[in-house]
Amino acid sequence: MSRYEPREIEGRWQRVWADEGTWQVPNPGEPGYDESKPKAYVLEMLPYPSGEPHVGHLKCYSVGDAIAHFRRRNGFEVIHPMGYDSFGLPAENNAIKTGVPPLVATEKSIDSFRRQFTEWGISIDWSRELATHTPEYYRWTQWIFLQLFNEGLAYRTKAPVQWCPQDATVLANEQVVDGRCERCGTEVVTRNLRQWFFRTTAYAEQLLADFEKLESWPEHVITMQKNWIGRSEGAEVTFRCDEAGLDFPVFTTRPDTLFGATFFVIAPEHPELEGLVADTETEEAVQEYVNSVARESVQARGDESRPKTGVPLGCTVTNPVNGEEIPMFVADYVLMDYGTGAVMAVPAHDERDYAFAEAFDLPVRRVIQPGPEEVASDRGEASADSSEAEAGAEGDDQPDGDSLPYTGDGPMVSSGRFDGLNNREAYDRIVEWLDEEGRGSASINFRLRDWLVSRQRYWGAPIPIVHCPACGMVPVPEDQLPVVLPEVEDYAPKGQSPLEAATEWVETDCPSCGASARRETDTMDTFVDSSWYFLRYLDAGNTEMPWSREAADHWMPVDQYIGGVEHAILHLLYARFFVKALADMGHVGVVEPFANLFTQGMITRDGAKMSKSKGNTVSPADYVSRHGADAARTYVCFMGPPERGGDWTDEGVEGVHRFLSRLWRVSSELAEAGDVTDSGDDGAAAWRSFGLSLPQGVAERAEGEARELLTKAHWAVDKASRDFSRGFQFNTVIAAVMELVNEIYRTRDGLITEEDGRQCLRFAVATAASLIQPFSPHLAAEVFQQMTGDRVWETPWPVADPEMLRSDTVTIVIQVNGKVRDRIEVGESAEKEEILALAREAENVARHLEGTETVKEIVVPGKLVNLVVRPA
RNA sequence: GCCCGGAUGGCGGAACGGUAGACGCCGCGGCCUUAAAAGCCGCUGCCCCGUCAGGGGCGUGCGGGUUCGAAUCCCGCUCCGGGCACCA
Repeated sequence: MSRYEPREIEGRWQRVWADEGTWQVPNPGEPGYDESKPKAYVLEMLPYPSGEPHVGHLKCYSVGDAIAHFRRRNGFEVIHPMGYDSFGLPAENNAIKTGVPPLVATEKSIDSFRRQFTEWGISIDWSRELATHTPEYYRWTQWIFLQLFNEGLAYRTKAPVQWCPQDATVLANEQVVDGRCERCGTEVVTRNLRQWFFRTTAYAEQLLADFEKLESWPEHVITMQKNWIGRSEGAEVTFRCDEAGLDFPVFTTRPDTLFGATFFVIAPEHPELEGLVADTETEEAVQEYVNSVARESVQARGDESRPKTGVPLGCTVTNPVNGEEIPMFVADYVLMDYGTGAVMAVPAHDERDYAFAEAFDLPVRRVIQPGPEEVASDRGEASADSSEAEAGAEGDDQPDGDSLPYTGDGPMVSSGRFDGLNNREAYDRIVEWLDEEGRGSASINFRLRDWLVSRQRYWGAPIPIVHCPACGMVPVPEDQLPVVLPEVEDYAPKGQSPLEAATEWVETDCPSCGASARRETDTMDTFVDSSWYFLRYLDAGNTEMPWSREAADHWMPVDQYIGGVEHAILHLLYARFFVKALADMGHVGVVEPFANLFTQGMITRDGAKMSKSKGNTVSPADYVSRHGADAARTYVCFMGPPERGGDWTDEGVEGVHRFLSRLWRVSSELAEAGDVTDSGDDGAAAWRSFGLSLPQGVAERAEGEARELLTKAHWAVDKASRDFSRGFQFNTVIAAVMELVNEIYRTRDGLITEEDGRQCLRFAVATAASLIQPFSPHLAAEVFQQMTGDRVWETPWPVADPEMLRSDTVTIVIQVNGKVRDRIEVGESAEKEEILALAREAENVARHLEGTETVKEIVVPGKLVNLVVRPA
C-alpha cells in the first residue's frame, strides 16, 4: 500500500481552489453573491512582510482559517482577505545596511509570504489583496489624512516629543516602552519639535464608552486600553501668582485636600517658567535645573524611586480656598503632558508631594483624619476632634494608622467650614464652592495623548501637505493624489527626513496660489496605514474612492478579528479611533471596527521566545515540506488552547502527522475495499442534503462494534461543534477527532469484511475528515472525496443525531463517603430506588458498608451515587 | 506599588461542583521484518499489600473554609508570566 504524501495531496487541492477561485466572495449585487446567507468578516491582522513568515504567522492564519472554514460550513458568506503592512522601519534599516532599496526587499518578502500562505492552503480571497506601500493604497491613506485635516483632527504643532536617537525620528507615546524605543530599545529623549498629530484625545470619552458596543473582546485587552486611556475625574483649580500677574490652573483628583496644599510645583517644560524667573536671582539656578532635566533620558526621569529634585522659584501663588501664599518650585516629577503641567502639592495626602516636602523640609499639614475603620484598626484613640488635629499632624511619634502621607478617607480637619465633614462629601462641596467663586470647576483628565504621526524617515506614506510662504499649510487637492514617494539615494536618518534630498520633488507649486512652495517631507507612522486596511479589502479595486459606503455597510464590522496581544494597545486603539472619526464624517456606518477579538498566545521553543540571536527559531517552510501544511497547521492548533502560548516540539508535529496518516490510510484502504458508487448515487446525495447520514437502513441494522462506531462518530460531531463555539477550543476539537480515528482502528478489522460494516466505517471516516477540515483542509478534501465523492468544503458542518448520542445503559459511579468504591451499569431510565439497591449490592461497596449505618444517600441520575455512612 | 493571567503525571495539556490525568508526546513490552525504518496491538501518576484475581493509601503550588462531594466555589498566602506606573 502506498503512503500518505501530503505534498502531493496538498498541491493538487491547492490547484483546484486556485483554478476555481473557491474562496473568492464578490460583494452584494455582483454575480455569485448569495444574498440569502448571513455575512461573516473573518480577519487576521495583516503581516508585516519582512524576510519569511515565522511560526507566529502560521498560528495566526491557521486559527483564522479554521474560523473562516467553520463559518462557511455553518452557512455564512465569509470574506477572508489578505494584505501586507509593507511600509516600515525594518525594510529601511535593511536598506541602509545592505543597499537593497526598501521597495525591492519588501516586494521580495511579499512574494515569499504570498507563496507560503498558498502552500499552507489558507482560504484567502486573493482578489482583494493589498499592500500598504503601493500608491494605489497610500493614495487613500493620504486621502484620509486630508479628511482628518479638514476636520481639525490632524494638526501640526510644536511640542515636547519623544525622540529616538538611534532611528533619528520621533515616536508616538504608545511606541515608547519603559522610556525606550519600542522598535530598537534605545533610550528616548525629549525634544521640542514641530510635528503632525492626530487628535485621538477628541475621542477619549468615546473610546472608553464604546467598549460596551463590542460583542466579545478579551477582558485583559479592554483593561489595558482603559488603563492607557486613563480617565480620572477631579477638578481644575486656579492658583494666582500676583507678582507675575499670572493664573496657574492645576488639575487635581483630590479637591478635598485643597486646604492641605503647602507648596506649588510646575514642570520644567512649563511655558511660563522662563518668564516667571527672568531677571530674578533664581534665574540661573532654574535654568541650570531645566537644562539638566532636558539631558536626562525619559527612562531615568520616570524612575519613581530616586530622590526628588527641584529648585525654588522665589515666588508664591495664592491658594484660592484659604488665601494662603504658598511657595513655587520647579521639579521634574511634575509632567508637562499630563493635566496642566502644574500641581498643588499636598504632602500630607500624596506620596510624591510628601517625598518632595521631606527633601526640601517643607511644612506638612494634615487635613483628613483616619476614617472610623482606620481608627479601629490601630488601637490608639486618634482624636477625630477637629480642633486638636493640627497637633497630630506634625508629631513624629504617630502610631500606624496616623502616619503620613495618608491617602484614605475620613473626616476633614483644618479645612475651615468643611471641618468635620467626611472627605467624600467635602469633595463635592468644595467643587461646588469653587464653581460659584469662579476659581475652579469639575474636570476630567485623560492619560491618553494625541497621536504623533509624522516620522523623519523615508519608507512611509508622504504627508499630502504643501508649505507655501504665502498661504501656509495647503492640503494637496484630492485629484492630485497620490503624492508619490520619490526615489532617493540615501536612506540614512539624519534628524530630518531623507525626502529633503529629493529636491525636485520637494520644490513644487502651491496648489492654492501657484507660487513656489515646498512639500512636507515627513512621512506617516506605519500605524496609520494599518488603521484602515480592513475597509479597503471591502472594495479593493475601487479607483474612485477608498471604499464604497455600501460595501462598508454590508461587511462591517469585522465579525472575528485575530492577532497577537502585542497589538492590544497601539494598533487596536488607532483603528478604533479611525473608525470613529470616519463614522462622524459619514464614511462608515459603524463606530467600532472589530466586534469580536481573539488574541492568540505566543509559540516558544525550549521555553524561550524565538529569536535569531538565540538560534531557536522554527521555519514553518521546513515543517511544511517534511510533514505537510496540514500537519503543521493542525499541530499549532493542537498544542493547547490557542489563546495561550505553547512550546514547539518536533515530536508534537510528528504526532499530528501520524494521526493524519492514520486517517488517510484507513480511507484509502476503504476506497480499495469497495467502490464509493456501491452505496449508490443516493450515498453522495445524502451527504449533500443532510450533511451527515448513512444509506437507508444501515444505521438501524447496526449493532455491536458497528453501533459503537456510529455512536462515537456522533459523539465526535457533538463534541467538536460545542468546543468550536466555546471560545475556539481547537485542541479538544482535534482530540475528539483523534478519538474517533482510534475507534475506527479498533473496529476496522471486524467491520471491513462486510458491506454494512464498510458503510459504517466509511461514515465514520468521512465524519472525521469533515470535522478535521478547518485545520487540515487538504487531507479532509482528499478523504471526504474518497468516502463520499463529495467536496467537504461545500458540505455543511455536520449535526449530531440526538438519538445516536443516547445509549441504552449508563455507568453509575458508587461512592461511599465520597470515595469511589465501584461502578454499576444500569438501564438509562433506571429509577432511583433500583439504582440504590444495585449500588448496595455491588461487591466492593457492600464491603465498605459493613458495620455502618447510612446517614444520607445522594443520587445523581445517570451519573453517581454517594452513600454517606458512619460506624453503627 | 497597582491591574490582569497562570500553577494538574517525565512533558504539552483534558476535566457543566460529581470516575482527576481525555488527546498527544516521551518511555516500556509485544507483533510484523533476515534486519532496520514505517506500521499495528498493549502498558504507562506515585506508594503499599497480593503468586494471580484484585484491594488499599496518597495525589491538581501552599494554608484554611463551604459542601454528601472541590482541580473547579470562598478567604489568606507563595511562585511564575504579562500589562501599567512620579498621571497629581
